[in-house]
Amino acid sequence: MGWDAFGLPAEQYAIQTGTHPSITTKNNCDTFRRQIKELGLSYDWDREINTTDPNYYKWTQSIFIKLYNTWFDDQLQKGRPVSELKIPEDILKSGKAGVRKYIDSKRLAYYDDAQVWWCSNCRIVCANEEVLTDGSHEKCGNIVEKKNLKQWLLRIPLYAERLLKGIDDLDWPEGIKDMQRNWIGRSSGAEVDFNLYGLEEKLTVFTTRPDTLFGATYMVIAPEHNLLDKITTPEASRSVMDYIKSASLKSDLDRTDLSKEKTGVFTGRYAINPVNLKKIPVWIADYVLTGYGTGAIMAVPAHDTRDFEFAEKFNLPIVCIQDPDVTDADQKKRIIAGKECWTEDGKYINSSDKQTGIDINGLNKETGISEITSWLESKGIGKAKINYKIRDWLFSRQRYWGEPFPVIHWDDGEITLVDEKELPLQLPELEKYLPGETGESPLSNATDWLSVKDSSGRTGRRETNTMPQWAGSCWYYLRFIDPKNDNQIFSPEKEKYWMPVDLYIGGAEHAVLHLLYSRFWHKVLFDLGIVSTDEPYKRLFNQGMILAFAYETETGAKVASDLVEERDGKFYHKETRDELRQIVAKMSKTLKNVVNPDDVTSKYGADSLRLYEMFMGPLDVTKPWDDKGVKGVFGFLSRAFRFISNPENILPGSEEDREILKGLHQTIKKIQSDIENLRFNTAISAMMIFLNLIIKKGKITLTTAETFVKVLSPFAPHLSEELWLILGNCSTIAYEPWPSVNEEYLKEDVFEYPVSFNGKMRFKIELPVNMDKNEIISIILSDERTKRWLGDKEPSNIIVVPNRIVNIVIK
RNA sequence: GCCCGGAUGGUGGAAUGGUAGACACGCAGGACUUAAAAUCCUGUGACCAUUGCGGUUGUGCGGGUUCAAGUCCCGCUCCGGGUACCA
Repeated sequence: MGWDAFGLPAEQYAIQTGTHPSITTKNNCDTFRRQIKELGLSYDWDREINTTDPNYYKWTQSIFIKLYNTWFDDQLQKGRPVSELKIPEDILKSGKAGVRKYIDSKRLAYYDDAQVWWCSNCRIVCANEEVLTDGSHEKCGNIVEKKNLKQWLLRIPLYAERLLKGIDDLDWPEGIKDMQRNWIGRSSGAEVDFNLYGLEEKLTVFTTRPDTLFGATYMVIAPEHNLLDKITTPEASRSVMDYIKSASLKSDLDRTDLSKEKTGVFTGRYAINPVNLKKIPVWIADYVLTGYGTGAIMAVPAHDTRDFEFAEKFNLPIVCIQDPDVTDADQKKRIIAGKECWTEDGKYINSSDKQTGIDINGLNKETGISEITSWLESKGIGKAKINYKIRDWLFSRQRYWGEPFPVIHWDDGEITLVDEKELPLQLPELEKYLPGETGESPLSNATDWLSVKDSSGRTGRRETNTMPQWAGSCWYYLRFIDPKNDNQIFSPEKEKYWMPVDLYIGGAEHAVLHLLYSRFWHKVLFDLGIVSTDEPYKRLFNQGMILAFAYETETGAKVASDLVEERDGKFYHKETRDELRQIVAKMSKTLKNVVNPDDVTSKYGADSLRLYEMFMGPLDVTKPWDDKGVKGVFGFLSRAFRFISNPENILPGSEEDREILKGLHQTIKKIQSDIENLRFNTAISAMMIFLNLIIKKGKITLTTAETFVKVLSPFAPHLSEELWLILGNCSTIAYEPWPSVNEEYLKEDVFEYPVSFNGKMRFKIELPVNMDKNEIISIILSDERTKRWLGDKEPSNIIVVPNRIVNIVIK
């Protein structure tokens, strides 16, 4: 068991109550541990770990140091120690500071400005989810703003290609693999330099469609583009400034929202389209994001929907350069006239220029892209480029309750890391968990802890940011291998024995972030020779979330469950007496619709709770909790106990009824394959079916009873142990071997064929399993019922699928 | 908006392209009981027919492929997850 116990909720609770988060964290873990033990879940408690334990986060800090001291060798596609980094001659000549800057630019972890949401009222950095759609802070209603703060970032995009390729061989749900691929977002295209009128600087854009350069009629840069100040002309300055201010209030999500109106302003500057030397305006608009590509685009409204919308709104020229592959003549006309956007393939038109000497008219997309790209490369104004959507990972938080960075900022500007031998760098005790005056982390209040002095008297400050909760959960599976090792993160021999993780069961909400971050760290550790596998999780399975009933009024207002009463199957508000709607929603404290396992356990026992969780439905589906369902499995367990524990039902001797034997072995077989496929709901229903059978039959042999209890025991261990003793055994059932299936009992002599006419089942007929097709046909054709359904018609075809179905086709 | 899931009786769900609704809850009727609870038995998608055999229809909506579609393909609707500082 591992407790991932750092993070925002514990910290917020601390701010509200003044209780130190380590105390609440400990209490919560104690409760969960007790509940888990009561349920009889077989965790290895000798391997219990907690990410907030200094003996654990010591190693989290150690991994951070390793990331900092690693660079990515593009040639080898591999992370390597910075000590192996070759410094170019000219950098060496530039002196110590230059060398340091060069190395820092290669490290997987680096320190730089990054934008965050800032609430000046609470003096706190807000999570995106804390910022409401109107741009206000959900806690205080103050309008938040974007602010640059010094942050730690990790260069995960360097591993994009490795992370992408690795996905192919994983035994994971395809949907999750797709989500990771899309998140990494590899796209190949080209970078193109545009000259700007009156400026020396060039404006570089990334485009997946360099072939459409002839259709580029304007350019757009992001409001945060670093050339913005230079590009903006004095006349346009005022409107550009106003625009930037309004854009800074929107989240990236709002900015890319296609349903919203496009916005933007002209910068006053023009650029030159390199393929035809035409003068095109440079605009600023927030639908271009600074974090993707170069933060600037060439706009081809005729062949890109976002550019098209923008051009229509601001009356910018739309030049069609592709004769579309469509049959609809009207649509073709509209597209060529620039009245409709076309993003698919077609033959180029209007795509040649005498001055530049380029001509791709008549070609198709694929050849067009390669032609233009090689032309750009030959002229030195562009190059083929692979771009990734995945961005550097912002790896620091202005919070108290997280791992401190083992980093010292010296007053002379140098940054050094704490020596590994000095780890863990422990969190200092604080009285207040609120952030400092300037937006610094709460740790800036820890004055004693904060200041450091080295042997030569140089003074410095410790890093006050802390790591995000991802840090601890990124590698916890590795610490399970050797949780008590004080000298090493784990022993390499043990790592080789255990890795990779055979089966990882986790929620689909971790589809991208946690699972991608974790894979990234693992690959770095692999490159450094610390782990022996390239991928951490061989097989992944997503369990579904358990929802619960909740209530809302006619108008949709949510009502906490303790204010609801049930009468005659309808639900009413206790105070207003209004009738309420029962809905299904995520369990939450506000709706008071959480289920406390203690209540269920005290009423129905731990086995009922276990069984119900498994019986509710497939493991991977979200489903609502319903107390009545617990009653159902409780009934099953009670019937099983009553039947098996009653000596009158257990026959002496070993001669068992054929039908019971068949049922028993069907049940074992079903449960066995269901467990392997994590389909516990159908395994339980198989047991119910068997129990119904033996109750009907009345008596079973001791062997049958024991076998049944054995297959029940992984699902309901407590009850099974007791039945095992009642049946006369003295040892525990937990170590009994799984019963084997005897196929002999499962053989069938006959099969009941469903006979259908044009796919509709009409009657059934029992026939020997090994009867050949022609014989089956002749028996069925001579059957009275067949004649009735055929009437005076002749069958045009008869399909016989052995031991499955017969279908008679009538025209 | 974008990416990924999902939708089957009153409810949770079952169904290698081959008998839709297994199993369970709920409900109805019955047995036991002075009564209730518990337990046991029977029935239970909808509609029609009912004296019985039965018939029609039905897996979110609209198309398609197939001898046969809950399942495969195309186009939608609604719900859920993620969207980089919840983890």
